[in-house]
Amino acid sequence: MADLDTRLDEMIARLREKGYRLTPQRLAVLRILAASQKHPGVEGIYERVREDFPMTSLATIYKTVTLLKEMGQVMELSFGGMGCRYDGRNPHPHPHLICLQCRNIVDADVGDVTGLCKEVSRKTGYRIVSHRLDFFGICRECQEKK
Amino acid sequence: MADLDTRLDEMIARLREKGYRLTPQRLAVLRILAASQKHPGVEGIYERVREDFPMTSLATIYKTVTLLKEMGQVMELSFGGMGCRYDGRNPHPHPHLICLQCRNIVDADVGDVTGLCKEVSRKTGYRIVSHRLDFFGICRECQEKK
DNA sequence: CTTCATGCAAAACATTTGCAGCTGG
DNA sequence: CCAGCTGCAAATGTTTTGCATGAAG
Repeated sequence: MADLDTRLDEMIARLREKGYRLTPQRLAVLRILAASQKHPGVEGIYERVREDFPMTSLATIYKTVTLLKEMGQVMELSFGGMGCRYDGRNPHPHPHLICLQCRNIVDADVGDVTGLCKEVSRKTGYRIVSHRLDFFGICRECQEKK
Repeated sequence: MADLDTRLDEMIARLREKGYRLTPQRLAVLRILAASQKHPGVEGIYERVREDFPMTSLATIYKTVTLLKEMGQVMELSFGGMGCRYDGRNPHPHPHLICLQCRNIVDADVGDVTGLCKEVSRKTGYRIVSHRLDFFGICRECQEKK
């Protein structure tokens, strides 16, 4: 849990640093984003926050997530057809594995792409800021269900 | 132009094969998707189709693009904040370069990722169906403008 | 002729925004 | 206190859908 706490602490520190307030709703969102392996979407965060704070509005979730995104403390993953999903545990580019059946998203620990970034930059003249590498497929559980 | 024509012919053949009709509007959409390097969005396709067929509706563009996507004849690229963009010239996974300033999208010819796919598959047990590799940055022109 | 496709308008979502009142620091 | 947050509701933007009419094969 140390990792998770340091992530949470980091997020809180970054908020404070910029003079943003730490409301109970915000803290609840931070907690979820700092801890969740499941790359939740806004709706998912909303439901979980409402377990503790039933009057929380969806707009607040959006505002908080957007704020964190702009501060570089969460990474947004957008997919056609569904709302965006968020990774607060590791807000830097890294590969993801998406199951097309159960829609779960997990981190994929394969060699990173920084080498490729450099190659692309050199070949094209672009200044590469970020990247995204996602694999789509069927997870083991869903293969067995079939 | 041979390439483009074969892409167009391929798309037409696939439509016919499945018993879909080839209307003027559809043909116009196919032409744009088969030829465009710019990875247009629905709105862009709409505007260009309307130059030739001013009564075409947006719904028709959506329906045609969705149909082609389901047939695997166009690849959809979704990004947070903007509508999806489409690649009809090469509907198979391949890396893209996105300029964060001018929003242009071009193909990036870097070594492909099939090796990584196999590695991921072996390590995780997922059956990998597809993938996505995108680089975000600032293109040469936009760097100079700054 | 017989589907299937089109265009229109309405609906369905996802996300953002304006604003009055509340509250963290 | 009081700037910044919240909740609500309305606005926005995108994509989908239902249905009557029209056209492809």
